[in-house]
Amino acid sequence: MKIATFNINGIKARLPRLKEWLAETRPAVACLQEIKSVDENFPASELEELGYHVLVHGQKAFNGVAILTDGEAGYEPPKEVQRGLGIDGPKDGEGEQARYLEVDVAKSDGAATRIVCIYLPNGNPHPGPKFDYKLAWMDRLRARMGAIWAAEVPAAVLGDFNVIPEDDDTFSVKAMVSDALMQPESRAAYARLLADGWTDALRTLNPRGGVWTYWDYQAGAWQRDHGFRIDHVLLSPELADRLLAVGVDREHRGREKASDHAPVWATLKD
DNA sequence: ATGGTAGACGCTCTA
Repeated sequence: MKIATFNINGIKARLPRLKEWLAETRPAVACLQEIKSVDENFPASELEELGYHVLVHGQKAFNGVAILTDGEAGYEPPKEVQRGLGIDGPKDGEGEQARYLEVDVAKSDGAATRIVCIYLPNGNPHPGPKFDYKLAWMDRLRARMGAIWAAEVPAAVLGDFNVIPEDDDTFSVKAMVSDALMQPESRAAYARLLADGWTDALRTLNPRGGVWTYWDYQAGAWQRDHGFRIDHVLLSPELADRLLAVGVDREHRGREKASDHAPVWATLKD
């Protein structure tokens, strides 16, 4: 089973690239972030034409996540377990942002895999209320992941974590040192998830670092390969034991009208 | 000295 995460930075602007990627790489499960669309405007039928089932958790203009499952390969529609972590955004009265969607995925005759799609708050500027919100969100995430762990279901948490875990996960420590993505508190919160027992799939198979998943649109970052690793796939012990391969679909970042993120995938033994 | 680009939205915010 191939599972993948892709921050598409706007479904409206990215639909052609997304369809292309799905057709070319055919993940069984695709977690999307930054759809920047309300549920009603998400072009589900366009993806259903490709054989995918679609579950959307969106909001107006910003954020928003979605999970796709490959119906053509025999997977059932994502079965919703939970949407949202029950935490309000950083501005008074705005309510919760659409950043968390948890489902069960299975074939009709098979066991379920718990899939969690996250778009973790960016947290810039640091310090400030947005950074506080990021850390609070990470606390909530850890608590929820603890509950999933306790349920002993095979589980994967995939998405844009907005955390650069180690110094060799960025082209330049100096350029990023004051950024919320690599503050010690952000890293410590991410490290706690790993200390809890979750496996960072990409890091495990590329322990020397130097693998990027994001390149800024600005300052020629892609052309200079000025990237960093912020999109992660975390696996429960059972899925970590079944891990066969991981990768970044880097080439898709270089296409016309590309997202600023590249897709990240992991294949698991069936 | 605080750039540079992109997306959604609506005259600005987020990343």
